[in-house]
Amino acid sequence: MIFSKSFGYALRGVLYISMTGEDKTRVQLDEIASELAIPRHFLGKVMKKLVKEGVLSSLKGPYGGFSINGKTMETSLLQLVDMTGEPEEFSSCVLRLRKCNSVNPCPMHHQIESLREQWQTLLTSTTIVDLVRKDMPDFIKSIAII
Amino acid sequence: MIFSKSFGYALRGVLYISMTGEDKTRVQLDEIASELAIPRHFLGKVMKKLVKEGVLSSLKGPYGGFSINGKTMETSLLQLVDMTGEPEEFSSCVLRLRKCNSVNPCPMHHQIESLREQWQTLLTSTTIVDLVRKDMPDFIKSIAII
DNA sequence: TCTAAAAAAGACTCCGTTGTCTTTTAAGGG
DNA sequence: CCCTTAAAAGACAACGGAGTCTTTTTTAGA
Repeated sequence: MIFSKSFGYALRGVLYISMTGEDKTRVQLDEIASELAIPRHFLGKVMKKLVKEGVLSSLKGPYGGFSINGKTMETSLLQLVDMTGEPEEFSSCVLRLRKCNSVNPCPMHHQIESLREQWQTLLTSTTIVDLVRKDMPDFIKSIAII
Repeated sequence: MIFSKSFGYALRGVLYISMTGEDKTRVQLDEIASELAIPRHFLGKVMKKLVKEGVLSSLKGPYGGFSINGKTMETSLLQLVDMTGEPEEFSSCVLRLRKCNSVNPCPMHHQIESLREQWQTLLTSTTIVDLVRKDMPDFIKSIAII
């Protein structure tokens, strides 16, 4: 697997809040966890991280919950990857060959670099707002369980 | 990281044997592990697996060790991935969106599919012999420590 | 100010990968 | 046949991501 489970939870959680919480005031952890079939307490940890990083807002107490803020929609998938996982060492050779670099490349180096750059570009240029397009009314189903 | 450590050890081990064991009879675990700075016992487990899968041969006892065989050079990187890791679930959406597929795609689905196919093609079409090309005399350095 | 609600925080368990260690098996040479 | 060598095999420990549980903190409303 390329992405961690935490990343998947974070992405689906943010999308759920973005798509359902627009007119409602806030979306609560219980609702998100049960709708998306994600372990409640673990999702709590992931969401807490996103709030700390500033890409979501939250409020404690009655009528509390999670809500989007000014940064949410502009958050890129790469940012989400960074927030939910270990600091990727995107510098070393993915084949794990020690001294492989552009000066002393392994035979696959350039092909792999090309793929990696395409991948990186895609993750950097795609933000939450790109995934919440209103021209895809069925997309909400994709993030839910069924 | 995309590949496991075990995969990196397996690849570097096979390459080391392929490049140094050509005229020598066999290459021993001790030599491989120390030259490549890989934990000896763990490398032993990885190599044993490769022998079991038939992509390497081995002989016990004095003057024993590991050697390439008829299948070694034609082994693809994808095979090595399969032999050293968990059976990748390459069917589901890498973004971990549940109901994302070609019929009900997420907004990134087609771009991601394209990248995944390129990646899969590269791993399938690249075999050990492609990495042991004699036109890259410095490549042996890439798999070693320094 | 008191109570209930909901996120925040932290300790703990579980599991798979990684890594270590010891014992067993097989092969070669005297 | 015995001894040495080196892989095979299996038990065990360390570590990190994933998941659970309990306690604390903050907020709204009566």
